[in-house]
Amino acid sequence: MTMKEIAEIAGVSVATVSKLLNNKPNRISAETRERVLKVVQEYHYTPNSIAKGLKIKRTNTLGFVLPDIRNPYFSEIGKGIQDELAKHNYGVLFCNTDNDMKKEESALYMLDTKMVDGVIMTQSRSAEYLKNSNLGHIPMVFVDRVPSMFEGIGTVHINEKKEFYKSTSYLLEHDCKRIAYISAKPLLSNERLAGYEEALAKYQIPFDSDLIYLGEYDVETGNKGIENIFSDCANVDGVVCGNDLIAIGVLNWFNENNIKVPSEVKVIGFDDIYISSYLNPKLTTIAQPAYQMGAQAVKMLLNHINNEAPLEKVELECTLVIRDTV
Amino acid sequence: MTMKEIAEIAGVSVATVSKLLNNKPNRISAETRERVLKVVQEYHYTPNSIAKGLKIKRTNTLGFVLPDIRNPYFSEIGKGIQDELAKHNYGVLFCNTDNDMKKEESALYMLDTKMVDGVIMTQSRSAEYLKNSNLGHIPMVFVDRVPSMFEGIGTVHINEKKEFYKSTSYLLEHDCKRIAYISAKPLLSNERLAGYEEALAKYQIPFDSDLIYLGEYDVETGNKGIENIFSDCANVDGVVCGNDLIAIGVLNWFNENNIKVPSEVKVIGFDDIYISSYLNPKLTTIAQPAYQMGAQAVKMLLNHINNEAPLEKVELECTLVIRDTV
DNA sequence: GGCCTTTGGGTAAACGTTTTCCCAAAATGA
DNA sequence: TCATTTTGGGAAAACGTTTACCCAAAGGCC
Repeated sequence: MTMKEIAEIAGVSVATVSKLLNNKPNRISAETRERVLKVVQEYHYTPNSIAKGLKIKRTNTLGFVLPDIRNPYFSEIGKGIQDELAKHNYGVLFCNTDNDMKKEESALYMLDTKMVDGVIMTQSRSAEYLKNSNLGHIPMVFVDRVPSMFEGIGTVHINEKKEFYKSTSYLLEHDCKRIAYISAKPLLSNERLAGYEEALAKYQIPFDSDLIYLGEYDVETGNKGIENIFSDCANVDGVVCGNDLIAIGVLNWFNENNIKVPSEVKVIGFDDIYISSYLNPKLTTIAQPAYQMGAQAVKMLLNHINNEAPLEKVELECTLVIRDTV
Repeated sequence: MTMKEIAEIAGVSVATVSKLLNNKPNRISAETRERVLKVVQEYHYTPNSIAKGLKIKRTNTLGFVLPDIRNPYFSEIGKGIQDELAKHNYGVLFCNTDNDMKKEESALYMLDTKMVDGVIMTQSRSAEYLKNSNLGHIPMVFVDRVPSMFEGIGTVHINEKKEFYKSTSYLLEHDCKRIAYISAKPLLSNERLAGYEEALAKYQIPFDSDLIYLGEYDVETGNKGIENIFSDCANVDGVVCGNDLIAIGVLNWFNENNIKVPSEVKVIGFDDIYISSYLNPKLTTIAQPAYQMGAQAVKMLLNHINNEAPLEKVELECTLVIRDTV
């Protein structure tokens, strides 16, 4: 069923149908309106938004580029995006990159060909590509990681340095003296590590590179990291983790090695993913407002698309969630 | 940059460019080919697949309708879908329904307007809508839940009855006599519960409805369910959970109430989500091949779209993962 | 009655592709 | 040399919308 057919059946022109369905400022008599609407209903007419998109150059679709949807942090962001988008009749194309630059580039290319109205990016590795290919015309907001090198993009982020200062300090306040730091290798500058260092400095504890392990943001990194660190020096009494997944790995290793948390060693995570409150022991962590970050990114993008509002840079606050690991 | 502009710059017709870029069986001289390709590269031409889609009636996009992306089981399926799709240059629109029929219907409507080439559905509540609105033309495969009432759709599913027979039997083999069953209210017939009952019958253990709790597929249900059951009868020595999330809730409640797993009571989950192997104690469960289910659904859909292969119904096998809760 | 305004629509050109024909020139064959 | 085939490529319609104009009829006003 096309609009043309509907028009013929209702005995009007396609222009009339189009204007009616999009309620454009146009005068249409009550009878005509009803007649057309009845035909639309009866034949289950579904507008073709591909054709529409071609004409109006808007697809009502956004792209979401992320490393891996299985990471609870990103699915939380994704849920925020979708819920917000559903309110506005928008769709969203998910693109997993597995932190692979090539995949990220082809995702971006695909989104471009599909004429999305905007894209939400996390953890970009393709700064070069973004600059060279002329993707500049498509509105972007970065959530989570903020590439400083771009102008004209929006960002929704947290103050990583501040938050890790917070998490490290919390351990320090609870009498930890030798605090390990296990996280992922940074893409850009290591703000997180800087926060850790700053907290240490404040308590006049010397920085010790033996206490640092950098891998990925996953459970395995936690497992391997803590094993690594303990094999060198066993007197660790606190662990700052780059995210909750890492913390889970750490907790797991402690459990298998009969090291008691929090009595012998304290652990703090980051993100506060869903599962963290159900672990045993329950994970103390810094809650990142992932859901809101997703929703916020959408709001900014839509506001920019519809009202030409400039894309801002917004910083969100995290909160300490006190549970049982410190 | 449009194809027309490229054609003009290269001094050929759009037809030539189109045929070249889609490498259609058409004779193009080496010189022309190179000349056009150079222009394409130089100007970073990106084909507009919206326009293409309008013309060829294919969008290279699939829809994925699911309850909630934050459920690890569904993100696992989603990852399988995406990885498989990425190989074929397809995109996928994610639609969360929150198990709400209205949301599901509007998701389906949106996918229809967006002219997706097919959709992958989980847990449909809108059988009526599917029948009435003329969505019949769009290829569908259901994964996870199989609505028996439809013809002409594909399915990728497991044998729920068999698998729950398996999980219950495993508890029975480990000397459990009073086994609770905590799961979600079924949309269709309760195959899972039937498997549980059958296993009980085989061991000549009477079915006791006090041992059954039906809620949602989430942690809270596990928590509340086991509390509920224990308030009535405390002599439960095994728990069959409808999924791992529920099992996590159960484990959590046992932990808070100082009931030892597996010595006092044994617990078995279902799904084998990522986190299950990192719990404390590690969860014994039945692993559902979620990733493959997603990938398989894509393969079927694509094979149907490209080669007109009929949509089949495939049943996948689950495997028991023995860990520490029984 | 003549003129102007409103009302209720219609025409047709775009949007950026694909694809069915079509055709000129060159090559081939006899 | 002439007819036929091959080679390389172009014209234009179509896909299903939107929208800038256009216009006839009816009503209002004097």
